[in-house]
Amino acid sequence: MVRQLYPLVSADVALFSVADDRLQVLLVRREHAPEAGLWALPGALLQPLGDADLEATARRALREKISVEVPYLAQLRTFAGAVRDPRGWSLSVLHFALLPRDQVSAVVRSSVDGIRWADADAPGRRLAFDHAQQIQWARTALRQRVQDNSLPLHLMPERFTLTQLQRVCEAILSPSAAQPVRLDKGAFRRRFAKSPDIVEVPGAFEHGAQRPAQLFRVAPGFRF
Amino acid sequence: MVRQLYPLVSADVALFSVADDRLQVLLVRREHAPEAGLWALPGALLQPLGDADLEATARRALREKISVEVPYLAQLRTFAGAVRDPRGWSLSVLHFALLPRDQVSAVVRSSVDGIRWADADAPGRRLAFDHAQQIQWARTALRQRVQDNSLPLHLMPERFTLTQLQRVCEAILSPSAAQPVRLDKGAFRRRFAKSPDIVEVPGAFEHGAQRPAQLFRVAPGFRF
DNA sequence: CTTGTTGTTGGCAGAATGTCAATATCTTAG
DNA sequence: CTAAGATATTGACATTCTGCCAACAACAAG
Repeated sequence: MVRQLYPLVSADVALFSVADDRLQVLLVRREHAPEAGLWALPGALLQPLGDADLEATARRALREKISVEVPYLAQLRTFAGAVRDPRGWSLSVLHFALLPRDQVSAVVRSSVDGIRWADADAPGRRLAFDHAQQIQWARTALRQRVQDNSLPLHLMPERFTLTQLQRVCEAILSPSAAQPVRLDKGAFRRRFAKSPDIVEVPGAFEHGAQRPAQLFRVAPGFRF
Repeated sequence: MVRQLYPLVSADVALFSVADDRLQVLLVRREHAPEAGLWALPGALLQPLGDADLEATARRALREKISVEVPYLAQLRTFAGAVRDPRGWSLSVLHFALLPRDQVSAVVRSSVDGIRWADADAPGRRLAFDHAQQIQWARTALRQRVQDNSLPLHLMPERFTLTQLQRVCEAILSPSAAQPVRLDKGAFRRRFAKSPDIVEVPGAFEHGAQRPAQLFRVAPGFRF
């Protein structure tokens, strides 16, 4: 068992987005053994000859599996051990990525088959490897980092209203779709009013069956 | 170059402690090539046949290099790439560990040679590989997590005064020894007064050239 | 024109925090 | 024995942050 001399190294990506006020994570169906047929996070084996670093591996995974380039990608944690992959000692560096709402449909459209968005808090039956645990970990990290106020901005389309932003934050903070967290309008607006990360688009409003809502966008120079 | 087919996998540990109100990190001198003679973080190559997971590898590194068992050890971030090690593609999982003050001397005593405590903000000349960057990363993470209030407790001896705890927090928050951060006594005590993580030891006082100070210890059931 | 719906703004109480000072109690110098 | 020095401990404000609630504004639909 020569492979045991070197661990299997891969990069997995938990790609999140928000649709219908629900936090969702992208899953792909495994085509090859092991765990063929099961749903899993998109990932790729490290190719030392081609990948400059692990972020390159993660981005390659997204390109190969779902043909998408994400604006936000960060390393989260490394899962490793002797028993998490039937092939032997394996090491997987979990990344998490955020996709703006308006780019979700593009991904879904390109999905012939074997790609689906799953509820981030109830991804489904049994997932491949320890990916259910990885999703849970990414989910928790995401919830903690909402406090930064800047992270949810990566999930917004180019223009958005404050209420839409609030819905996204609520979706992230909610422990499950059945127990939605409701934030206070006043407090929420107060926080973002002082934030230099967003600016209002003068004269642009979202219209509906109510008073028009001011549109905002991320401030120029915001770190994407 | 067969090694390029599999990356070199290792676990490094940034072991922190506080002595004389200075945050310090432990370095070991490399004995073998590459980078022989340079100071580096203690680390060990992954042994898939012996290590159950990466934390085991990290703990083994501490055992082998400095014969110490730490109460607090957490994974921090993975550094990987083609150029950080002259041997080729390498991957190193950085952990950070905290050692209580009263156990520092034990480590130092056992140090025949090739082990030293360095100022965490100025570890010295040139360190091996990208370890200077790793220390900087661990340093930043440490500073951010002081807010948790529980993390600095891992650096305290079994009994300590509130002032000693405050000094440790200040040492962690200070950007450098030349620019010490000073916290307010009142506010600091107020925060920890409400904390369930520490309890006072009845009748135990630290004596000095002043009014005796109440001694505290971590609360029973505190997650170590 | 009325109603319904959501955006927008403001007030207020309580909690948390920053700042500063006053007092307490020991050791040590003389 | 007394005074000086040093640090511990406590308390009093002002300021800010936060949760909670309500009032008002501006549109669409009927």
